[in-house]
Amino acid sequence: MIPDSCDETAVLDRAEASCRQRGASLTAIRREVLALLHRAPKGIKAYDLLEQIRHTRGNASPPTVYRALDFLIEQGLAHRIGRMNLFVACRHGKHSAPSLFLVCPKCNGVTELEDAAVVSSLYASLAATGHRLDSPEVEISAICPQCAAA
Amino acid sequence: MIPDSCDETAVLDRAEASCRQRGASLTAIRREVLALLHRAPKGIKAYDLLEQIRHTRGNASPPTVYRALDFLIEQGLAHRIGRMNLFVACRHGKHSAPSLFLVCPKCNGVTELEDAAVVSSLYASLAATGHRLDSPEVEISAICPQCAAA
DNA sequence: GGAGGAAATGCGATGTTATAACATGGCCGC
DNA sequence: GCGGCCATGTTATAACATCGCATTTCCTCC
Repeated sequence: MIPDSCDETAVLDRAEASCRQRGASLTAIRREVLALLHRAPKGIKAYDLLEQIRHTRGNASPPTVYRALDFLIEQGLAHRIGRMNLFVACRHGKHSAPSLFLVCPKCNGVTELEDAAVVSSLYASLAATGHRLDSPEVEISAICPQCAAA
Repeated sequence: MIPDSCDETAVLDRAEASCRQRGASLTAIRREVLALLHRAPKGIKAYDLLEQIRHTRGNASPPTVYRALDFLIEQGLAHRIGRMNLFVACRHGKHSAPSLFLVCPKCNGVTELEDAAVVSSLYASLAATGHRLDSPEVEISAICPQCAAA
């Protein structure tokens, strides 16, 4: 589980560039939080994140983490998984369409996928009732292959 | 929004019967909570529910409500909406297939629908990644027609 | 009817997640 | 320098959910 630091740096640098493009800045704190998210193999809880970030910033408090998370989500660099209060880094460079998040309730694993067929039938169904998709994130509770095997 | 008490009683009685069938019992507290859920036009929060139930049971505490909710959800009589910490009564007599929950983030309105096309394409997508749908509840954040108009 | 046991409830405390409110610090253009 | 702006620090608290244990209720078997 030791990250390839070269890859990580590259990812963070790309994130920084994309923020800058939008007039936002990926500050040190935000970058650290994003790095922690990327290192986590699964969804991670805000307070676990807090604990981890205290290793480098002893004075971090809940708002420190939540503000960084809000920023990252706003910038499309991270996602919030509502049901389980989990946060994950976005593994996609860019979202052309809404994503489906398969959240495993056993292990907190999050799989992000874009499936045009599902999304288009979803749109049709929504349109039929006059609704409009609000968030590009659709969350689905599904047992992952590993947990299903166990 | 004043409920038709005759309908309400009928709904509750049916719920009670279906519990009994499964060897569970819809006690007074659970019945009251279910009634409150049915009266609510939208998703309702646990602590709002608590406040309401204190009108008739002054001594109710958080566990009172959460226990009743857990029971109702277990029995398929209610659903939890994860993102917003909302609870809603299930308006369907019986679920033959997973339901989609359209949750409006503006007004907390919850629309429950069963759409075979979406569900089947969803299943196909899940199968492709080796996942298995865990919960019969798929939650989607979507602006409702009323809020979209406003 | 009474003993035993399972399920439900009462009750207080606690754990967990998230935000409010206000102060401070640093940067930049003027 | 000073005024505005964004980010951060700091303290407190709001909002959501569960634990643990005592007590009651209700059922069932004798």
